[in-house]
Amino acid sequence: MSDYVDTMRQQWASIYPELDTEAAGVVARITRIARMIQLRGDVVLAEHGVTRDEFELMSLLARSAGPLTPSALAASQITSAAAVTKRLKKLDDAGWVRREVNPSDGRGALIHLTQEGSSVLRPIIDAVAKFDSALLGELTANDSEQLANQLRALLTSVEGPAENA
Amino acid sequence: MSDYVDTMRQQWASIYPELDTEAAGVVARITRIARMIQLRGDVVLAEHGVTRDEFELMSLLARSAGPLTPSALAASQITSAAAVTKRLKKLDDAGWVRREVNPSDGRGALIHLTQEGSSVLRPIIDAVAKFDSALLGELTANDSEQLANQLRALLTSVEGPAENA
DNA sequence: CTGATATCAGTACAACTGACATGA
DNA sequence: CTCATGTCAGTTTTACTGATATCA
Repeated sequence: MSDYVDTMRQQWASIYPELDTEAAGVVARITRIARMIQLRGDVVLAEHGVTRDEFELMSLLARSAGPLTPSALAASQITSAAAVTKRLKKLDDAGWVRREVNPSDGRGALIHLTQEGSSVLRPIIDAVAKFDSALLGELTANDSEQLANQLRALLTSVEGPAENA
Repeated sequence: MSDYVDTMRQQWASIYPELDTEAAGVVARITRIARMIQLRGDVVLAEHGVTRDEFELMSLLARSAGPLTPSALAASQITSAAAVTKRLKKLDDAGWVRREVNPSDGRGALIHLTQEGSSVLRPIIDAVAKFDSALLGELTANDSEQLANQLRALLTSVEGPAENA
């Protein structure tokens, strides 16, 4: 059974035999799988009335012990501070998050989920977990664990060990 | 050694113990790795004066035996026909691809790389292959093969076996 | 005629850049 | 004063929607 990337590598091999495509194949699979996950996952999220960015931002707040600064949110989502500001404005208007002034640093803001935001988020988390499980359903538990281990090594190598937040 | 996703799963476990995050962890790693790959890879491509879309479209033409239709390009890139039209216009203006009328179907177009496009592309392919290898450098050859096998299974499950083109 | 192909105009969305106000 | 934080306006980029011309 061959997939899109096997076909790609065979095509390269036939016209450019000296090219090493092993690593490129792994990279291509990861990016292509990510693209499919995104497209399908966005449908699930849209059914619940949120975008992916909103979901991830709210999830981050939900699983954190306390409120987070916009800087922390930006770092975690690997995006700019300005982008976070825009997302926060939308979520604030919806009443799902609130800004507070950081008592220990007047410049800074602290963002926390509201009760309503938490209520909205809860069923979405379950729906996404279900979606993710279904997506990986074909893999056995053992394969899933091996895959997780290898992806952990790769992620650590790509962005370094976790800085908590 | 724990990564971003391990931290995420620990956080979920502490506030929402009944949630199964194994599959979500794999999905999160894939999407996060893909994001990092994209960000870093875009830098490499920008140094060579092309965008990712342009590179992928030209690569697809380069490794195909003959010219391709816009429909085939759209399917391969998992995007709309209109988006392909815009990319083709830009590449055509640059002189890197050309449109021909499909002799066997007057509606259709056939796109092929020009000599210049091929010359521009060649060093970029090598640069990207080098980048990909460096990215996976930490993994041993054996790990890389196992990872490839598991991602193949996952990609096939997510989008089905390869339709050639 | 129906359905598919490719293109284009208009629209909408999302992120970035640079500037700015605030406070450590 | 210098540096960091968060916000905003303006710009740019990108893709989507719907309409259109063409042809199997």
